[in-house]
Amino acid sequence: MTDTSNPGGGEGPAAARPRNGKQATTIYDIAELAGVNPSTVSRALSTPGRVSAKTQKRIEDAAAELNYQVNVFARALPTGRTRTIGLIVSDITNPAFFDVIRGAGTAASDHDYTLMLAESAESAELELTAARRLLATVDGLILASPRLADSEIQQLAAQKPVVVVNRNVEDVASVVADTDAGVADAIRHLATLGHRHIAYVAGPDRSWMSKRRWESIKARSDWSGIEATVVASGVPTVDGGRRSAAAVREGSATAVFCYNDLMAIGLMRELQAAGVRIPEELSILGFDNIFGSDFTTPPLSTIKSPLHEYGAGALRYVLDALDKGASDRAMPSLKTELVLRGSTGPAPA
Amino acid sequence: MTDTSNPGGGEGPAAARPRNGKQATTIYDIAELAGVNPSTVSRALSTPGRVSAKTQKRIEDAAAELNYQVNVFARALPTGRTRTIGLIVSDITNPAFFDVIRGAGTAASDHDYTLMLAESAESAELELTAARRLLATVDGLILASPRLADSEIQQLAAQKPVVVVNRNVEDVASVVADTDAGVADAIRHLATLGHRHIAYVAGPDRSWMSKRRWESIKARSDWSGIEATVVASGVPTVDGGRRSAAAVREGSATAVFCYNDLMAIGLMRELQAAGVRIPEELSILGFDNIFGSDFTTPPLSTIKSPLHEYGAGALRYVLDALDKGASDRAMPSLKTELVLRGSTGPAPA
DNA sequence: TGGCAGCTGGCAACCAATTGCAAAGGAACC
DNA sequence: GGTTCCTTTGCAATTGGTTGCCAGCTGCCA
Repeated sequence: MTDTSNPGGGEGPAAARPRNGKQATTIYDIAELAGVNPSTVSRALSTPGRVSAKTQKRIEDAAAELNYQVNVFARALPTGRTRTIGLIVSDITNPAFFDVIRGAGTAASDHDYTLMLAESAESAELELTAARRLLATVDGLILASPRLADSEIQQLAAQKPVVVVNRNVEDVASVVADTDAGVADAIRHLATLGHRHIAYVAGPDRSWMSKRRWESIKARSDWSGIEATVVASGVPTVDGGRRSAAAVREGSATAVFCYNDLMAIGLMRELQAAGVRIPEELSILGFDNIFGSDFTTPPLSTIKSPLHEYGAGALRYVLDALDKGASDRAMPSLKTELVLRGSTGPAPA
Repeated sequence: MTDTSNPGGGEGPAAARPRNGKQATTIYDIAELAGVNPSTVSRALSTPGRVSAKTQKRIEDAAAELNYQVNVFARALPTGRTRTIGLIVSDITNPAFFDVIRGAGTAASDHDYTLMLAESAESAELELTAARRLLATVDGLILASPRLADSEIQQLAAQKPVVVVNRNVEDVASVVADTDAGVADAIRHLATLGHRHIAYVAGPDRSWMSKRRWESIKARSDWSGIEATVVASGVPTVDGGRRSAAAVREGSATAVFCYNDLMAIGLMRELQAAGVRIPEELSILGFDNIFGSDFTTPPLSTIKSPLHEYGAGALRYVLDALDKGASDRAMPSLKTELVLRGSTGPAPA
């Protein structure tokens, strides 16, 4: 006896009403109780000022008495609006997204919107499915570090407002922090400590951000007269960092930047397991300043991103695009910052 | 010029159609192209076998040609179904939920459902708002470690299928692992190491799970002739663990269980900062085996929960309740397991 | 007191599907 | 070839709001 077959006779679809058997109240019930037309109820409830104060009050009282809740589907059908914004993160297990989510979440409820979260488990295919499904039911979409192709993102952005976080896609709004500020401080710091050769363990080849970080490192190193090389690249996880250990040891760098903290932690632990002392023999730096990056021994030095602002800024941008129609709002300029902890030290003699 | 005022004349609500200006295709367009009635299109697309193979093909071809996408709102309006399940976690920054989310997510896509995620940032008020909003648009709801009152949860469960993870609420389905298995192993292990007095740092007073864990510890300690006491309780975060350090030092226990890994990590770090050697002077154990619990020095010994199965089991349960109407499916029995790492050692002499 | 403008509220069409009922079509059987 | 029965399809009502248009009412001013 499934819900869909519902042989129970002419009482309409059972699934549409609450389990308790009572009909959900509609604006028609309110209209009857208040002695007005349903259209007036609709206006009273969604277009403030359109009806007289007296009628407004009568309708609000009736609505309260009947414990009315709008049917979001019925409202969305003609308007297409749901007061809901979607956020897709590429990997829910990456703590870097915590603050992005929190930032977007609080910004959403500040504006009486609801945030819908989805994750793609690092799979471009899953991400596309999730994005398409979400886009059908939300007013706008935020993609945090998406794995999708540029063209796919552009296609999504052609339908509803889309903002990309931590990546640049032509003709699509994006929120990206200025990596240069933090990197400059870090390189200056390393130079002071006597490092003359640094390495970069890159993220995924397709990662725009990984490339961006390398460019920044390279430029600043050149400027400081330090030699910089990419020694490896891999998946942006603890395990990916572990697997880069061999390549790091083969090189002659005395300090290593990793694409993110996850990789830095993996690298550090793998090297320590092999007897390498951090930071005496090698300095290690990550990016993002994620949860757990201070759990390690030594705690990780890292370049912090304003992750909370990523989320909040992206959400506000989507809302603006929704209101103004145009998406010409300037993104706030976001700065990265060096966080010095124990994984960096003087270059070995 | 907002969308809602839309003075642009008689072309209908602009927001309802895609930005590119073309109407979204409907079953009416398909009906026209295929030369059949819209109702036949509806049946072909959602009730397999209801129309002849020939017509089916014709309709599918037409749908493909027009690049048809169902309008989820229009479908949900008469049916009340969205093929969507909601999952609310009390704290997205708690890595314990990673696997719950992943488990529910994969189980959902296995059944062609979409998972909608929301978080309540440890606030009961936000949680209630999120739950109500979500419940309006999903077919069923999973609450992971909810902060809501029992009565509020029961109220939600009266409307649509609801499953609670990591908590027991009367008349509401719940997924809870048997903590006893892991605790028994842990206490036996501690007894072997010579510990005669253990302490428990509890979670929030309102946490059902914290109470459950303590009962288990107490029962097993009694059985092994070990003295067990609750020395503190607090918020289930790293910081909460830190703040319990003083109470722990005042006691005479040689081994401490913490309500979860987060607290255990906080406690350990605070004690280490004060010069206490772990595990030489004190053994520490957590619960959950979260991401990062092996980053610490020493890595944390903990009692692992089958978090992935929590999520998957809860989701399957909701789906079953949706199909069968009744919710008499037996929950799988889930076992906890001791994970020994470096934070436990022989009792000091 | 008459004319005009501005508010209010009602009517009805519309959004895009689903589904009960009934008619039409086809196959099988006598 | 006619009847019966089952399958396939069409018709139209329904889901619950939103909104353009219009009519009636009120108030203001002359």
